[in-house]
Amino acid sequence: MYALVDCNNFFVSCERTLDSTLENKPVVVLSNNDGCVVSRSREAKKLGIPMAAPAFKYKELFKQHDVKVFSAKFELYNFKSQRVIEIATSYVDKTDFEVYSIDELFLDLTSFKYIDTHDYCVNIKNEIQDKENIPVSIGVAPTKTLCKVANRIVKDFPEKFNDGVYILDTPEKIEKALKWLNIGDVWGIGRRLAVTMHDSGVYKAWDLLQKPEMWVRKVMGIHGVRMMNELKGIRQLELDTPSPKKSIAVTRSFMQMLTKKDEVRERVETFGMYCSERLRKQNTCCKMVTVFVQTNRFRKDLPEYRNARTQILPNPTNSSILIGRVVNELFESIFEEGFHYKKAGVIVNDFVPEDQRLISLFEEDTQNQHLPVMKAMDAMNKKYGKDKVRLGSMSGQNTWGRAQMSPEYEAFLKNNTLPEANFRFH
DNA sequence: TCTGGGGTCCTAGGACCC
DNA sequence: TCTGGGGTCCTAGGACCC
Repeated sequence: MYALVDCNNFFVSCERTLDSTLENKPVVVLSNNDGCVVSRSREAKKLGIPMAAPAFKYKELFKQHDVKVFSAKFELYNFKSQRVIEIATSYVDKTDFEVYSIDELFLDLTSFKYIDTHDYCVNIKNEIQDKENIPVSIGVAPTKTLCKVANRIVKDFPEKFNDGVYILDTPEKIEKALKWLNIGDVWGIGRRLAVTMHDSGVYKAWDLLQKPEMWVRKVMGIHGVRMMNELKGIRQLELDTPSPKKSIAVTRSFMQMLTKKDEVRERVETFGMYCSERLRKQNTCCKMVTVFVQTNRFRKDLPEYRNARTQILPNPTNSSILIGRVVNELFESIFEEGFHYKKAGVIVNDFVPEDQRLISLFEEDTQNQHLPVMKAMDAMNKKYGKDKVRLGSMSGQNTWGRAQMSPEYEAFLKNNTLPEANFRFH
């Protein structure tokens, strides 16, 4: 059996650990720029605030019902997430788990044949509650997809399963659950597929199992067949061991729309720098860089424009300078004057480990010259705080010799304590 | 005025190979 | 008249997840 440990409205629960007066009150947490609602307490859900609701549309409702509204604090959520993971994983052998997202993890209970699964899970839940003050729900079932169903049942019937644990194991229980669960709430069925399902008379998870496998294969691809089996209790999805990322994206909406080219450029260059930092953190280089820009798609009164372009690099790199240069070229090729830009981003992918780079015979490769100074920058930012040391705007000339550093960094250079860095910036 | 930010996987189709 | 068959790799786009 697998167990899915899922934190209840996680971001809100994290806020409540800081301020206990928020208990039993409607609370929501907003996304970046306070754009939309990304976490809602049970009380807030009851008021009819949907997931991903744009905050501005609900301002009145918030005021009317005295909803406590918070901007996201991701450092806090990541910290609490680690603590919850540590506790939950201490209950299984060292690799018998999968951290699925910031607020959920699967545990493999297969090796515990002689314990009472229910009591064991209640202990997990209680320890997380007592030590971290984070409420969790635990769904237990033979497959990951059914764990999701079991978890859903705990959350939807809190009075019935007030110890926070539900075990979905017998065929009878499974049949009953699947006849209750709407098809759109099955793990792997999104908005699009839900519509297709309804059009074909599939309303409950159970209805899907009555369809011929060929039909499911055609409509949903290989996913669908796996899903059918998983719902029947036949295991198709194993627990994934953590693997290095395959792509890194830094994208943001802007608080205000930007029209000046240099303002948008400054944003995408910064995004490129963050991508580079994250590449270096996992000791990989990327072979592809994508830049995109877009206007506000909700503003029908303004002309719409969106564009993206990808560059394959001659040599893999994670240097902020080299990536910045490519970002700048791509940006130049897609930016159009006369639009109100709302969002932009940089995506890097196609990674190779830092020490296994294959170098083009024909292109100059300066990655290794950049690396020490980049690592030094990272070390300083870790010590003194995010963005204390950064590249100045590369201003289209992209000669890194002219890169400017922050005043803090220049002061630091004067003290002459930068290890391994033999570069001069001025 | 104000509408998130990450990720993954699969498929279809084209180019190319023998 | 008849015009192969089986691969791989790459990319764009679409679906999903939290």
